[in-house]
This record gives sequence, C-alpha cells and structure tokens, in this order.
Amino acid sequence: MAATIFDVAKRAGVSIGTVSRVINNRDRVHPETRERVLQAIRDLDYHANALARGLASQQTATLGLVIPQVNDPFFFQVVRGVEEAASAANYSLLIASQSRLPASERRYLHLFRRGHVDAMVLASIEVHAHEVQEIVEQGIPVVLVQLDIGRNIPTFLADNYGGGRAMAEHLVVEHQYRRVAYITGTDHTPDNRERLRALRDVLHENGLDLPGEYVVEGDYLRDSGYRAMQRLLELPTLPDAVFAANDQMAIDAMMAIREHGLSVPDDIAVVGFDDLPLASYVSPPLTTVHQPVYELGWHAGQMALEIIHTQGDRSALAAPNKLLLPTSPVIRRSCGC
Amino acid sequence: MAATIFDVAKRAGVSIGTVSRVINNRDRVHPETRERVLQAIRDLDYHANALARGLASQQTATLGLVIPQVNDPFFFQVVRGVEEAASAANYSLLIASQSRLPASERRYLHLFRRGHVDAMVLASIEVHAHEVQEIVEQGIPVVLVQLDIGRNIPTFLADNYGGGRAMAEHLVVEHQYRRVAYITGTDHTPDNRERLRALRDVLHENGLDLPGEYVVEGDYLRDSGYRAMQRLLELPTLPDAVFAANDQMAIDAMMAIREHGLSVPDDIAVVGFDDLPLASYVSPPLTTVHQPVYELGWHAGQMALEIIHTQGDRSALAAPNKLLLPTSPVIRRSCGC
DNA sequence: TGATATGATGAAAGCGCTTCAAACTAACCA
DNA sequence: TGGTTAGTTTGAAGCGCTTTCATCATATCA
Repeated sequence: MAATIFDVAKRAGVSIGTVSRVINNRDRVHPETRERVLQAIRDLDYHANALARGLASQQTATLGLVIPQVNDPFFFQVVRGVEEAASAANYSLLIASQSRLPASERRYLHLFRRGHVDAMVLASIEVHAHEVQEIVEQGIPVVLVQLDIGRNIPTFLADNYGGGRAMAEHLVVEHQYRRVAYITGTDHTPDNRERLRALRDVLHENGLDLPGEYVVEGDYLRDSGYRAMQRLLELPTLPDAVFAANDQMAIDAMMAIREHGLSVPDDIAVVGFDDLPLASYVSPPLTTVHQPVYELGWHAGQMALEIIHTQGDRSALAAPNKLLLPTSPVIRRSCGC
Repeated sequence: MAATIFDVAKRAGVSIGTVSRVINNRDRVHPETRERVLQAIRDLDYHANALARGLASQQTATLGLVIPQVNDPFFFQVVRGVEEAASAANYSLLIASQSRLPASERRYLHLFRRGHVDAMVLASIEVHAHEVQEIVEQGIPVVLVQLDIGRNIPTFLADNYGGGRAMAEHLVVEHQYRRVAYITGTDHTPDNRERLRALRDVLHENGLDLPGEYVVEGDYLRDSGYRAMQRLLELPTLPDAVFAANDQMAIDAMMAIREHGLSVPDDIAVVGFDDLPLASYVSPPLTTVHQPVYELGWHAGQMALEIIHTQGDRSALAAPNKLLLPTSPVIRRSCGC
C-alpha cells in the first residue's frame, strides 16, 4: 500500500498537521523539522493522495476541457494548448467530449457538479447560455474557446473577421477578382458568419456585390465543399474566385473544379480558412488563413488558472473578457499568386 | 452550495447509508423508500461528489491516458478512442502528455501515485519497463498502445509487419519493382523495425536484395523524408520504388522527386504508412497502409476497464496480452496503379 | 408460543487529507 | 519574578462519501 501522511508523520516524529504544512509550504515550520519531514517523505516515496486533498481543500488542481465529438485535428491542437498550460501549473486535465445526448444527460456537466474540476474550458461545443450560467453560479470559472454566448464570460476567439478581411482584400484588391463566391460553414457558428461578413464588407467597399447565388451552403465537412462547388459551376456566370469557410471544403472545391475541366487558379481561384497541415501539400498549394489554434487552447487554460487563483477578487473580472487572437493569411498558389 | 448526501437523507427522512445504497444499487432497499430517496435527489439536483466517493471507495471511475508531447493528429485518434470507451462506461479521462523532464520528474507517474486513476493507458511514449512494472505492482492496471516493453502487459499494436508485407508484396509481386528503397522512421521504435523487416522478408522471398544504401534514415517528421529522398537521388542506380515508414515522409519524398525532375510514379513509385487524411489529397494520391488508430485507443480503453472490473480474478489475466489490430493497404495512385 | 430466518434501515467508523483553535516553549521585558 | 510575545507544534474537527455491523420489524417454522 502507498504511504499515507500518517506514515510520514510517524517516521518523522511529528503530527500530520506538520507534515501537511511542509507539503503545502503553509505557515512556518522549523527548518530542522521541515528537513526531517522531507527526509521521511523521500524515504517512503510519499505522494499526497489527490482525492483526499481535493476533498479536504475543495480544490482539485484539475481543469476540465469539453470538446465536440467531431473528429478534427483542430481540436487536438486546442487540447494540447490547454494541457500544456495546465501541466505547467501542476494541474491535471480532465477531458470530456460532448455526447449527442440531450441536454439533461450531458455528461460533461457532471464534471463540475461532482466537484471534479476547479475550472472548465469549453471549446466550440453546442451549449446553452443558461447551462454555462449555471456552472459559473456554482463557483466554477468557465472559459470559452471559439464559442461566444454573449455573456460576461472570458472568451477566446480567433479573429475571424480580421482574417476574413485580409483574405478578401487579397482577392479583391490585389488580384482584382470581380466575382467572388463564398462556400459557407455550418450556418449558426459565429466563425462562419464573421468570415462571410468580412468578405461582404470588402466587396461592398470596392463597389462590388455578393449576389445570393454566390453564397452556397456547406457544413465544414468533407464532401460538402465538393457539392457546393458543383452548384456554383452550374451558374450561368461562373465566379472567378471562391472563398471557402474552411480548408477542407476549399480542397474539395478544387477537386470539383478540376473534374469540371477547369484549372485552379487560372480559371477559378480558391482560398480557404484554417491552414491545416494538409493545405501546403495539395496542388496547387492552398492559400488560406492561419488560425492560432494551439494558442487559443493555451491562453484559455492560462486564463482559467488565473481566475481560479484570483477567485473572489472581483477586480480581476474586470479584465477584457473577449480576446481575439490574430489570424494571418498564408499566401500560397491557389489564389493565383 | 451543492447538495450533499446528508441533505438528501434529511429530505427523504432516511439515513445517509440508505441514500448511498440507492445511489449504488447496493443491497436491497424497500421500493417505497427508494422512490422517496430518488425524489429527494431530483428535488435537490443532487450529484454525488466524485472525490468523496473516490476516497471512500478507493475507486475513481477515471482512466489515465499518457501520450507523447508530439504534435501529431495520430494521437488525437487514440485519445478519442480511449475517451469514448471510457465515457461509455461512465468513466472520466485524465490526460497527461509526457514531458521532457527526466524520469524522476515525470508528472504522469503522479497520476497513479496520487490515487487519481483506476487504470492507465500508455500510448507510444518513452517509458522504462521498470516504471511500468512499478505502476502495475501498486495495483493499477496498465494497457499499452503502440508500445511494447516485452513484459506480460496487455498491449495493442497495429499489425505493422502484416501491413508492411502486404504493401511490399504489392510493390514487388504485383508491380514487379526490382529496386525498392526504404526510408526509416525513428530507429528504435518497433513499428519502424517491423515495417522494415516485412519489406526485407518479401524482397528475399522474391530473390531480391535490400542493399544498405537503399535504407536511408528518417525520423517520421516533416522534412526528414525530403532529405532522405535527396540522398537516394544521388545514388548511381536509382530505386524504382520507395517505401517510406510513414505518410509524412512519403509525401516529402514525392516532393523531392518532383523537384529532381522525375515523376511519381512513372520514374519512381512512392508508398507510405498511416493513411493520414492528407494522403488522399496529395497528387498523385498516396498509396499507403491504413492503421486502425481510433480502434487501438478504443480497445485499449475497453481492456483497461475490463481489467479493472476483474481485478483479482487471475484467470482474466490469462487472456492474450498482445493484440495485433489488422492494417490494410490502401491502393491509390502513387504506387503506379 | 417461542425460536429463527429474512428484509430493511440506522449508526458509526473510516478513506487521507486540510485547517484552525489551542497549547506549548523559549526568550524577552518591566 | 510574573507576564508577554513570537515561533512552533499538536489535536481534533471536518470534507462527503462507502461500508460494515448492529438493530429492529416482520414473517416463518417447529
């Protein structure tokens, strides 16, 4: 059996209270006593039981992370970011992927209800504002990633609008494309909407229009870009450039164009959003917008830790609660450069 | 504050022991009493505290998963697999990525030392056999994924040899390539060695040789395939086919070949291993070997749970402790098909 | 009718830690 | 010399559960 604090106390000839103070660097302990305790800890290879500690102190040194069930390397980057922030602070990371169950059965809510975590990071999941509110009201800090529910909750977002603008300007101003089409992601997600808004704004500012038939619906997933592109290719006036809401669809769109006997970028330019590793390997290499995914995760984890450590200190909550991380266009070949 | 078992007991007019029995479906409880307790639980929105429960019962309903720090979508699949196995059994998943710290500081060892998890899954990390032994001796079941330390520990591996053979035969027998080169992964990993062994065997069986200069060293990572291929291209007699230890390097090798003014697969065929999503998008689409990564994770999680539930039942440990999951060649274009 | 199962519940002892009031010690001051 | 005080340490009460053992009805049998 593993050694307990009791064993350490006995060996060092002190009470468990003293051992606890040594472990936690609390109050003052006589240097000699401290050394004796530390020696006993070494001798017994003692490691404090995390559960007992959590129960007694009401702190678990654990962060909860909820991600969608989708199989997307995107989220792995978020996971890595949060994990590294957590482990650098000696916190553990408890992961839950959002299940398809109805809200009443959502397991991830148990994470906090059961006192399992000190804070939660929710990444691009479907969640109701009142659910989040409930968590926060129970005293568990929540940080959101790529997900905005419009309450006063710390939120980390990639700058979708800014990235979308930069890309749109690249197409419209530098390349002088005149008929730009857009393949949407899932309609309700804010990232998709921001990217579309950016394109529309840039077009307007340049005296151009985004006709309804140039906005075709996709869902971010494989194939949907292909089908969307097919619809565009049936139009009487073909676009000269296509902005897809993510790389996956952009790549599928390129396929559709090629199968249609046209060339990318000579006949139709194609650009995406995300900068998947994949983007640089397709041919032509995809021009896209880089998203700081790892950084989103890292900052979110960091923020969660900060809030934990300033609990009750209301002034801390006055910090900006919506942070945009910069996105940057990655110019390759598919735009015509 | 969240309701405790005490609150529920008071509201239902019973003792906490009875509430506990209802929660855990233990012993028998009078149907009427049970209903009264359940109603109180609903009324108070009670959720048992996981820490207290874990402390009292010495079971945490949590699985620990350790992955390398590498940034590889491969591991995300493993994570997903384990996570789904865990959550289907109402277990949580605690993740730790292996840090670069010296063994004495390896945080993930704390996961179990501190009584945090009921079992651990170690995935392709660097670990010493005696460390694993120590964990097991403390009564924490361990399951390995893509990692073989040669002890009597349940291990899930992709069938690297089988997949390597199938691919090698495709090259040598069907395509009749005569000069096949191999770009290695990190030398010490068993997967790499198995794949190489398979190629060598098939060549020998067909009266062919694998000359030393046709085995060039890579490290699985980006660029290393490119450099390895450059070395191959400097040889007096060029290979007619190249087998790379993974897709990433295969793709880089294709680039090097093209930059050298040669064509894939007409001048030199290239195949990989892994079947990254990426593989189907490059041009020509990469012929490779599919690895059941998600399944590896899922089975490992499942096995960990099984061992937990049959603890002490020695007969269970007689089950096969080394499981090969089948890999399958995915024939695309880069092999010449 | 009294002895004996059987079913249902309660009471209390932990699980391994944190934390806080209280106690002890030695040193200092008036 | 008694009273302070600052520095250390102890002891014990939880934290919210599980689990064992004892208890108490009620039903069963000879």
